[in-house]
Amino acid sequence: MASMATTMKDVARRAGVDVSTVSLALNNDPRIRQETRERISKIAQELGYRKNSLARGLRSGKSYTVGAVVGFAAGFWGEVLAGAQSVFAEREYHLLLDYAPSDSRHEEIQIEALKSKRVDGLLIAPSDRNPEAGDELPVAHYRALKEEGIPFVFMDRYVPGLKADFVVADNFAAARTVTRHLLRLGHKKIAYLYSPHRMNTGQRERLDGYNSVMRAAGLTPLAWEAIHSRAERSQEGMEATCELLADPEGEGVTALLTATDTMAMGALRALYDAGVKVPDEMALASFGGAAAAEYMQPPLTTMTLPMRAIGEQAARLLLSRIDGDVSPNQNILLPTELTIRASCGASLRKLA
Amino acid sequence: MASMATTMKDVARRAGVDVSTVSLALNNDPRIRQETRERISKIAQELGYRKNSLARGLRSGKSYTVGAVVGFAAGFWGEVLAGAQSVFAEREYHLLLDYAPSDSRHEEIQIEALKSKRVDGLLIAPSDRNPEAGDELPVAHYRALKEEGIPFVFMDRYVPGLKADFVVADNFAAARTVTRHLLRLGHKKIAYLYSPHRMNTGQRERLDGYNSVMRAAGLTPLAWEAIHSRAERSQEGMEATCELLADPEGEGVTALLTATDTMAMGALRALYDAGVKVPDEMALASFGGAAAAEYMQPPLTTMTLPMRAIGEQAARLLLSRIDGDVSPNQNILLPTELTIRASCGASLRKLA
DNA sequence: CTGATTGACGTTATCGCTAAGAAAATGTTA
DNA sequence: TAACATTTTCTTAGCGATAACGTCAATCAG
Repeated sequence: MASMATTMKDVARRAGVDVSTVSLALNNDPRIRQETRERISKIAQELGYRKNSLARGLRSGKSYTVGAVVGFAAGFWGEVLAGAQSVFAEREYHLLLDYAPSDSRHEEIQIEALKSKRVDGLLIAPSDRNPEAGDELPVAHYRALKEEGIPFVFMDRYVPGLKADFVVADNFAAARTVTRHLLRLGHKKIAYLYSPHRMNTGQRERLDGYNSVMRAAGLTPLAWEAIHSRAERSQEGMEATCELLADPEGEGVTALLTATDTMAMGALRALYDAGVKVPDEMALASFGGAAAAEYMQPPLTTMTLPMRAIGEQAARLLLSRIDGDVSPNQNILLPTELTIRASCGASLRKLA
Repeated sequence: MASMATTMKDVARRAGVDVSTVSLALNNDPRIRQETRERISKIAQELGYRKNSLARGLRSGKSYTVGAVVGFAAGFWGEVLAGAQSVFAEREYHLLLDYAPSDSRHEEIQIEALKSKRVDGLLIAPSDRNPEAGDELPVAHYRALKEEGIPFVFMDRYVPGLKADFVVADNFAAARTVTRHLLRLGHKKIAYLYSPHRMNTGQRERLDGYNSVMRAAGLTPLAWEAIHSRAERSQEGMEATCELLADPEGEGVTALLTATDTMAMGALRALYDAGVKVPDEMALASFGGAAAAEYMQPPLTTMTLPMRAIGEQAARLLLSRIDGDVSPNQNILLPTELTIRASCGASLRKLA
């Protein structure tokens, strides 16, 4: 039988003090004498007292709960959330999870629901923007959050034109690094594979980084679009690669840089099926951090994204905002790391 | 400026009625006249009223929140949680996320914290048991949950000897299916690769299924243990495969079945490095559903686990318990699917 | 025309906890 | 020891919502 949970009242009665005393004692308020505090804690423990976060939240205006609105990609967001969760756990904060499909309408609904749950803050991965579908970025409702005084931090991407905190990987630098790496290996004709739908700031900056390095090197960028918007990323990568190989524009390409490592997996399959040897005839590199990338054949060179760190830092930043930090917006760019594996091979000289 | 959020009081004042009337109206109580209800709803909307779940929860004893305690493996649990979340979203329930490292002590702490948040129920992936570390299954605190009347549903695995709801893949049948598949292809010496530490009921049943089919076929099972307990699963799979290849016991093995697809990825790498051709010289199969498995070279044959369905069903079952369903415990076994890919190859006849 | 019934809201009393200020209890100083 | 300063605990008031009951007009039976 579900016997009523013990409350402060029970503890107070048993200890012969008032509930407010119990409250103060259990919250380690210095006004309560050490001795009393210990006695009360002991009794609370004996009775199996557990604080009621709902009541506490109602009274104090804090729920010790933070909403997270992220996309579906299980692996990536799983890591990010694990990072965030580890930080929140230390402070007895909890994550209220919401997976949002990549459209802003849904995102708005989720955020509304989370507000209703009175979250103290939000971690948000702003939805991808699909220009074809006329997706507008829902800047308005982020502004509403600000007005309501609910702090939020963007993760992995941000919203252009909106002053807000965000923690992202330095995608621009990452793209430059990996592109330069390919150049250094002797590649001249490097194609960049990406999805024009579901673009976000991260994707945008990778593309920009690639373009900038290519142009600086006096080379023509070849940004190749995967246009099968309904497919999975790996599927897209595969199809786009097939098309690139069949297209005259693809002639002479010796290196393929893909927007994500899932795309790279698809590309790898397409190359294999087409009999193109990786890395000898085609180098392959990407962005990501999926564990599986290491076990591909050949293992994939990637710009490893600091997934856990994104979650951790975003959580820390959000906590500081919740604690009342009103310093200017922080835009944190986390460094990425070039993880060189066999898919890029060695220098191209032997091919020359 | 964070203007105080509007409450029922505000709506009531504006509508010229009492707050309780607003409450009833907004909860669609038949006692309120249609006309009044509509007027109130309209005003609530205008004022941007949003119910305070904390207050509602405190008063009504329900938080419309469910705790989820799962392991770290981002991909698998990400899918499961996405499934659960999609079901909960329909009912305005939210998931309070807790990642628990695989030991029961932590799990207990997490559950305590979630109880404090007054979750209406729990989805739990009971921690793996590590016999070496003397891990006891924390049956006691599951019993405590029962006594406190907090419904919970196990996902993906269960706790032997504890009467409770659970939703798992039919691992025994899965193992039998894939083992039979290998036998049908002509393999006689099939090794099963698994981690003896972090065993759980799912792992146990896969092993049992494999053993049973082998014995029924008059063959000797070869269960090969990956003993590097600190490593990642893929790493383990790689090392264990190396050891198997080097060991006299491994002589003549033509098929390798691994406990998870991440292990299979490691195994594949080990086989490649050893110059063993997959599937021609060694067939490879596993359990899982990682998207990457399809993009391995060769693509991996797996028993695909119904990850999303596990989450969905568990969520539905939990909701029915929360709604007061007291029917006997449900132990749901979800079917798995044999996904045949190239890593198993065709019949072995050509090798004979 | 009176008393009973009903519909449609209003009153009241919490839910469990915490923030302030009041009140004891204790200690300190002249 | 009176008078004041300090600790330590208690009293009082809600936070925003809901459940159980109360009220009051309007309707209805007889």
